[in-house]
Amino acid sequence: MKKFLDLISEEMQSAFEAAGYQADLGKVTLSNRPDLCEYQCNGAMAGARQYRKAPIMIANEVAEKLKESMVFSEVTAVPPGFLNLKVTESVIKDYLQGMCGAEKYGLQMPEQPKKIIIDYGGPNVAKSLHVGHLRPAIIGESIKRICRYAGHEVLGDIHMGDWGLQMGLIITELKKRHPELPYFDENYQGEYPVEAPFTITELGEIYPTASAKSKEDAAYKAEAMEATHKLQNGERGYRALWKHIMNVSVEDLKRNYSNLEVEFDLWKGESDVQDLIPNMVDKMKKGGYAYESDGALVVDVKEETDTKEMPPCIILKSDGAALYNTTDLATIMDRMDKYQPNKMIYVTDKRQNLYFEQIFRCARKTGLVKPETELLHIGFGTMNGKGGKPFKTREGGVMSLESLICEINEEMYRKITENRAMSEEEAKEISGIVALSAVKYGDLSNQASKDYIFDIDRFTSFEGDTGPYILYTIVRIKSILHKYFEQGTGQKDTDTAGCVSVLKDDGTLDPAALKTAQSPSEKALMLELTRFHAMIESAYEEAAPHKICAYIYDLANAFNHFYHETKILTQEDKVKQTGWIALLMLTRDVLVDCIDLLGFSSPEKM
RNA sequence: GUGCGCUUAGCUCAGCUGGAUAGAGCGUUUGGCUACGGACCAAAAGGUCGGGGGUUCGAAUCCUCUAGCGCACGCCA
Repeated sequence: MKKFLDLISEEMQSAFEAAGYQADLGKVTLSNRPDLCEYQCNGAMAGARQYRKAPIMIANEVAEKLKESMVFSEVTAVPPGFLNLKVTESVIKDYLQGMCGAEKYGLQMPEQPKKIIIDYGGPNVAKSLHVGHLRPAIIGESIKRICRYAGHEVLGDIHMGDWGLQMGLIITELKKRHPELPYFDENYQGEYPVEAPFTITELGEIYPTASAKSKEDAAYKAEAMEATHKLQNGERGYRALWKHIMNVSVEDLKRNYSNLEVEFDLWKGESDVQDLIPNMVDKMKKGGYAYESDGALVVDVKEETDTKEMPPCIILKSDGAALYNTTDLATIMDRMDKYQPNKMIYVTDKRQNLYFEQIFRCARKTGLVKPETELLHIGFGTMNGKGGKPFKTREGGVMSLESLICEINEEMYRKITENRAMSEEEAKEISGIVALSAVKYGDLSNQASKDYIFDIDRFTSFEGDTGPYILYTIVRIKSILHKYFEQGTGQKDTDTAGCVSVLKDDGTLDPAALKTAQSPSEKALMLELTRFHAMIESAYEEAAPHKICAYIYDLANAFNHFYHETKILTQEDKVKQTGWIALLMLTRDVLVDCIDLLGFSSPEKM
């Protein structure tokens, strides 16, 4: 389906043309004076200079051409040259009926779907997740879902840090504690145990311990580096231990991310591309891109148009070792080879902006990607505590993700049990769902690139622009619909107007049930619904989940306003009633789809 | 030093890519519960959009200068 604004713009454009003006002046936009009109067109003012005419004269001429319009019920030219517009109820009704009957409400699918890989998450294996992992997970997941909804083929890659010094540290610490294990016996020839010699809880403790020791004890650190080196060179026992660490850790990561309703299609890590590095480096050298500078191997990524300093991209450190750059470039190469994506999106802290610019330039210059392959870095801002300082525990340490989520769940549990009596089990389940909406909506309703203040009290509030408020609205609609269908009014029921069932025989919403708006608040709700397509398109193009938040907040408000003045279940005119029920169903479905794009869901009651 | 970003109501944030009287939420003040879920709704007060200059019929939005804050700038990720 065409976007609603495009549809009504066409009517306006042909009026401009009919009046003897350039058609493209007839662009219609949402009104910024809702007290005066629903939509407006400013084309008369834009064209005034070109046609050497007073804007108001042009506006009057165009308005004259729209007198008989089936689209606009009101067209008034207002000085200095605004065209104030109202659309007819029937145009809205027809449009919504079209939405009801179509997949994704008739959202236009791309002619050539893109293959997109989104790299987000980026946890380090064997370190527990902390609050810093929250934003990439939430934002990345939402962008992934938006891209997919917009009709593209999307793969989310967690891209774990699983090959660095932390592995050597863990192995070293493990060796100190259990030197008797076969992994440390160089002469051991047999099979290694299937069972890991540690649990996730132990692993969670081993890393911080080892990390602390290495900072104080140079010999310990040297040992860890040595272990890292041995692991990377393929020492058999260390590789076996590494696999244990990976298995235990990945299982834990999956559990944690799944609690956040975050799912990855690819569980790739740095280790997956290590074997590709020598070849890649070789090609960069042979291609004349990489050269030695201060002992390190670098690729220049300066461009003539640069107004800033652009340091070269380091490929190998002066000791010959690979670093994050190397792995990231090898990953790009690997992805091109295995998946041929049209686009790669990285969701990381915005402070890495320069870094990614170097990587992208390097990948282009050395031909790792095609000229038309899009590489995009979406940098997000810092999540701060209430005072505007980085988010910390009361003691000033880094807060684990689990304890943060736990805290919010408890707060939500308290609120929910306060308001409604239900079983403990049910209350726990519901508070989990609502708490997630609070956290995600709280994050996503801000522009990703900006720092924001994480305020538990505000986010978990049921009032105002919050996740729980959106869920409350959805649950309220569900409740009314539930009652309606339970009463049996939803079954085939006829009056003088004929068949007025809301549902078709297959149980889906019958678009014909929707009627023209009877009141301003009903029309306002319907107009909100027509905005859906343009909103999704812009959320996709700008990778901007906050636009979805803003939209559903408006939509929820429009619904609550309508709800407040309309008695639905007691309405005796069945044609009216089924029309409203259909409108409620459409509103509910749109809201539910939208919160799914944000990465959370709604309960049946709360 | 170079570059990037931010600055909008007491607080937290929008602002549809240049339009009319700059919008929400929280907080404050006021009104509405025999309730299709009041966890809501309605209304009021609150702003020289950091500051100056410019472009334009028209600027929070574009250009320029400037202040304050934050961030990044070769072997960390």
